[in-house]
Amino acid sequence: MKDMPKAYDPKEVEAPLYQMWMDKGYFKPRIDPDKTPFCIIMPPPNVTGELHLGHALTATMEDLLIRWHRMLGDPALWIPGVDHAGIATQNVVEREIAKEGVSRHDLGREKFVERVWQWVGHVRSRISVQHMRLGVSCDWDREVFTMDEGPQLAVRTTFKHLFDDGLIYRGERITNWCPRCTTALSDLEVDHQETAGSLWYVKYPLLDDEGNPTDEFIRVATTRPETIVGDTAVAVNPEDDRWKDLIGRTALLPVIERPIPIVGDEAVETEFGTGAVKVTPGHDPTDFEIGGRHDLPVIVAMDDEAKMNEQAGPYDGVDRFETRKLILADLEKLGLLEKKEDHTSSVGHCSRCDTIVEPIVSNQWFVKTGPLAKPAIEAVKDGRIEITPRRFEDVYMHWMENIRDWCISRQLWWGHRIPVWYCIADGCEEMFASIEDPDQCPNCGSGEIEQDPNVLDTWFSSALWPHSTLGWPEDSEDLRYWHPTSVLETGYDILFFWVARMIMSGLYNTGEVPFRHVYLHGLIRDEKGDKMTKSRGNVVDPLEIVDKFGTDAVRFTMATGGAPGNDFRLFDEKLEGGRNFANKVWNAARYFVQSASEQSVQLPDAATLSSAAGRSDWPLEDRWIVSRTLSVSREVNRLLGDFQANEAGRLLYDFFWSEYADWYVEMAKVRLKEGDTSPLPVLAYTLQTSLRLLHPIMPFVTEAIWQHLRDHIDGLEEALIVAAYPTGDGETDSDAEEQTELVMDVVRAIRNIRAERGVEPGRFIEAYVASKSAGPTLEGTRPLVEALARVRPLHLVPDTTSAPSDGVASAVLSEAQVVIPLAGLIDAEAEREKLSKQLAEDAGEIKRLEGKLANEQFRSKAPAEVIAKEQEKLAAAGSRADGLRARIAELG
RNA sequence: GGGCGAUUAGCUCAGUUGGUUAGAGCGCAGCGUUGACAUCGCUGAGGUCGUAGGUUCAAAUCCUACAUCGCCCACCA
Repeated sequence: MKDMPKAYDPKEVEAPLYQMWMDKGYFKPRIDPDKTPFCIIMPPPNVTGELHLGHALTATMEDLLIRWHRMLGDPALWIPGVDHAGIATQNVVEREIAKEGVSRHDLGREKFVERVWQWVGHVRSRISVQHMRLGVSCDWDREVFTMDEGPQLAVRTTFKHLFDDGLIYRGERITNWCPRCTTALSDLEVDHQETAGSLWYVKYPLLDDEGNPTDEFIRVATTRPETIVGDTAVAVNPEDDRWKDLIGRTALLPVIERPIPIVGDEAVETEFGTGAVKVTPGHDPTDFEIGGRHDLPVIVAMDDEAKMNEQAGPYDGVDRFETRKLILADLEKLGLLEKKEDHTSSVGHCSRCDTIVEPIVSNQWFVKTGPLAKPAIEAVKDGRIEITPRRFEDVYMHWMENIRDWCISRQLWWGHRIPVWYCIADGCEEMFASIEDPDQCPNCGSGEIEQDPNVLDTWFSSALWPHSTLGWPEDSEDLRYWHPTSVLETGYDILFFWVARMIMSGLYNTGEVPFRHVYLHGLIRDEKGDKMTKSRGNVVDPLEIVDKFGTDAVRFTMATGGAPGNDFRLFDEKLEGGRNFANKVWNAARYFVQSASEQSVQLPDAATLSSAAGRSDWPLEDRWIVSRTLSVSREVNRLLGDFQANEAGRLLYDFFWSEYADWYVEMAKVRLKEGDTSPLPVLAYTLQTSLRLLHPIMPFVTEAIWQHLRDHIDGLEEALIVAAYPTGDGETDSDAEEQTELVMDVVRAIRNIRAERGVEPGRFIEAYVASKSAGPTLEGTRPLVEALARVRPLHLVPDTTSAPSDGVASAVLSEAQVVIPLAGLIDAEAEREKLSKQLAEDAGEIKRLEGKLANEQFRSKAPAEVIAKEQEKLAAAGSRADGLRARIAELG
């Protein structure tokens, strides 16, 4: 506790501090009816494996908000959770057992699901450890799994309500089918990829009225000849002069030799292909609709692995792509393949396994989304839910307004089983939904009932997350207090998958919005800007960079890496910046601890601190840093409230490093080196305020320092995690800020001359600083200028007449002039050149400003304060120019 | 086919209600180490804010086109 090592070592402090926070129960909020709760439900990571950087970003942003609110005194609840991730997890476990040479069918449903549960147990603990390493201050006792009893009940209750309300239905519809996962998918689970392919022109012979062959043909164009076997019509646009006379006639399907009608349908584009399209209602969404309009039969010609079935005649049992080759060859032989063109089209791939999706008609369950979408649209429109960045509201609206029914059944084994039972007793065909497992048919009383074998889309349970984690469907105290939750924070890539559906089901189940704010963060990419994916092999384990740079470095980099909602690239150089900052904070604190030595420093009293008048007799630099601390505190709160963590982080970085460490601490040293301990209270004040401000972003280094500081500063709370967050209440002091800026400018000007003239760094030099207006300020800070610029003696004079003019270097500020005798180092010509260059710049500036101020339009239309500002700038530039001219004249 | 985002210093990025001479980190150049920090300090170089118009007293910021890159949505076989 006594010694602070020279370099901040995250490994030393992180684990014990996290343990301490847990042991003290700081992550667990108390319900306080008099306070405004702040609640975030963590997006549950999939139990498919490890966390990735996206999760680290989520954890960082949410923990930042939670810690901020906790310090503000709000009851702050953060519920962690894990998602069973139906299809994804099933795939992962299938791959696992495949290593043992076993398929899920070998095991059977029950055994397989057992294996998945084993996997879940293993992965969950790994995920928790990763989260803890990131410093998340969530309430671990409330961790929820989507397959837990509570969420199970919520799922069944929701299903039952929707079912009874007629908002869930079952039907033979065309859906996206993954032949590898052998399940239906929702539209969102299909990735469309532009793929180069071919467009084949095929001739279908026409039959006459008696059904006899003719020598006429109708020519169709298709990208998928293998589906010819499922054709049940040819469609043409009824306006198309080339073809419209054929409507009502019959064509003969090649190879299969099935007569099919020619129908007229508006959906057919006359521009594309031949203007005639083969209609395959069983294997194409558009064709399914055309089929519906013309009452065409639906032929499904493939099995669930996309091999052709008995409907495909000669191709029975053959894979779909093999069939394509065979059928093309057959058409060629028959002389019916007219030509082939290159054609790129977008081909759907399974988002889980990348297999080409097959549209297939099958019996699936759907949520009727229209009635649910309406209130969800309203909630965003009327501002009950705000989405940040704002542009995503439009994206949300567009999707919602064009929403299509949601296919929720999956032919999987892992997931929430659909709570629907069928009576298989003779003569009874009852189908019913139930929350509890039923033991008999409510219609006929028979015990011969079977549950639907399918499971629900994973996102069905995720959609209930904000209320199901708080106890719904029970009317729990948690639900009443914490719901609606405050912020839903996640990546913009799951706006539709998750956010939109939570809003719909939240409103449906609870009548309330599930959350007030949606904050969507960007995606983390690698150094080249590529998305991190397993197949690219550029995935980074968060623990890897946490081990290398420390959690705070990772969090700082995540929080400040980019603007809200924008993607950003992550690489080591950025993380080094974060690590260096943590080290900087550590060392600045270390300096304070050393300076305070054995004594425990008393912070300035609150009343004095908060009033500028109360501070008026303090040294200028003390007044300055306190004023700056107040404005920075205010600004940080404002930015965090606007979800601009990036700007808040940058502001704190600049404030702490440039203003506190580089300037204030260096100024404080001037007194401290004389044995004057008067800066200690202000050092203590600024340091501990900075730590409070920084804690939500960098919890470990700040808490570690805090625990050291408690021995050196009086009255600090027992732990920073529960200390009060500074809000910047108190008067700032613009006079002190301006005067300090002047002092810093003078110091910089002298340093600049020294560097340019090659004066040895250690050497003290004589300098003249001339100023009428700033005389008293400079007099009051004489020791600072002397020490920081290494000047001795320092002559403070009203004007430069008393300064030497030969062999001097000079700098001209608007309020002061610096003259440094450096005989021997000065080239008069170079000096004149330098000053003239500056004068030219100032002259340009003056000209610009004068023009602007002379402009009648500007004077009449611009706000007074803008005009005043421009006048000030002009005065400053004028004053600089006068000074420069005088200096140049003195050079002779 | 619609929509969105990006385009600012060599690199990575900020710049959120239009108003300083456009900023930071890294990199680069020069100088510097007997106690906070070389994971550092000091000084400096470096940008006509993608292009072309427009609105305005005032544009990196608002509008319109265009270009390049990326993403999302969409049933053109």
